[in-house]
Amino acid sequence: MPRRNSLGNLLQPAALRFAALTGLVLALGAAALSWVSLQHSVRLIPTELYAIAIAIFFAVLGGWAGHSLTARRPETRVFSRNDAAMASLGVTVREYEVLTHIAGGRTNKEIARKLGVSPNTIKSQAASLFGKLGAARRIDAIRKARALSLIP
Amino acid sequence: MPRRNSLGNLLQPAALRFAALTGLVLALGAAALSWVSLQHSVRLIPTELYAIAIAIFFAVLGGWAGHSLTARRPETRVFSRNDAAMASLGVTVREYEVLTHIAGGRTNKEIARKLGVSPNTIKSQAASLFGKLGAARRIDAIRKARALSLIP
DNA sequence: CCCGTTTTCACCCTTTCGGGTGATGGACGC
DNA sequence: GCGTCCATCACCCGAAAGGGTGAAAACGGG
Repeated sequence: MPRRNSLGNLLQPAALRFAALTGLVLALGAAALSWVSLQHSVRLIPTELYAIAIAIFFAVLGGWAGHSLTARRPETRVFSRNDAAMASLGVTVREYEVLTHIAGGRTNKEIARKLGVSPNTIKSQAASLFGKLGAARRIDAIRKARALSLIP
Repeated sequence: MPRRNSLGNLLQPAALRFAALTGLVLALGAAALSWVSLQHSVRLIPTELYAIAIAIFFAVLGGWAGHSLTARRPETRVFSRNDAAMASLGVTVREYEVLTHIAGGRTNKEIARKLGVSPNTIKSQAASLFGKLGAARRIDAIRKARALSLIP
């Protein structure tokens, strides 16, 4: 899975666009300031140049930071399990384990082998799970569990 | 699907607002600085504190801008069917119809009644669909179809 | 009109699923 | 200790699903 680091973020189109825009705006602002200074016969003193340089630098830095912290790539979408719904339904840990395997498309026999128990056990736990979810078939169980954010 | 390019981003309301606000703030800040410098020949605040204040202000401003420009709103998640994958797999229209009903959690008998055909027909079409998807069970078919963006 | 594809349906069979009931052992709290 | 919950397993039975084969219509393009 390709993870993006800071350097990668810096080179992203959005970051480049932002940097270009910031630079353009600040250049325009500086030009406006120069124009104003010339109109009023006032010299730009070094302190102002200093302040402008600091402003530009930290504006760019802040912009990059805001982008890096906020930009969310689609593939890094994390799923947060709805433990509250699980608790209110009374779904046990073992039943949830069975649920994940059911959602994974495995048969009861496969789940039984994977968990090292009898297929009859899986059947019992699946039946109990279906009752708690109000599902008649395993596809219903998957759909309802997804609707409740029990599984991705 | 509306694709965003660089120009489109630059012309977005958020970007325009940011550009205008940045320019305005910079101009005002510069004006205030000039005014203060001219009014008091004596510096009221130490230069370092002054620079730090500017740095903080513009860092925050830049951070807000970066956030605004790149934050992904909980956007309208529209599903676009992958017709190319459907065509390459040779999935027929009828098979796709059966697929949607399978994904809807319906049994073959229910699908048959809904489509007004024999359950045997649904079985045949489902079997053909499974072959094309490389799925052994209907849950596998749903998973692979979702992976191929054939269904939401 | 002919040929290929699609759609439709039937019959066989095995596997999987789901419902129901009952039973045992362990953990936990009162 | 006792009741409760959980996990485990077994059996029976019917329904659903899936695999395989075959074949009759319908449909569309060359």
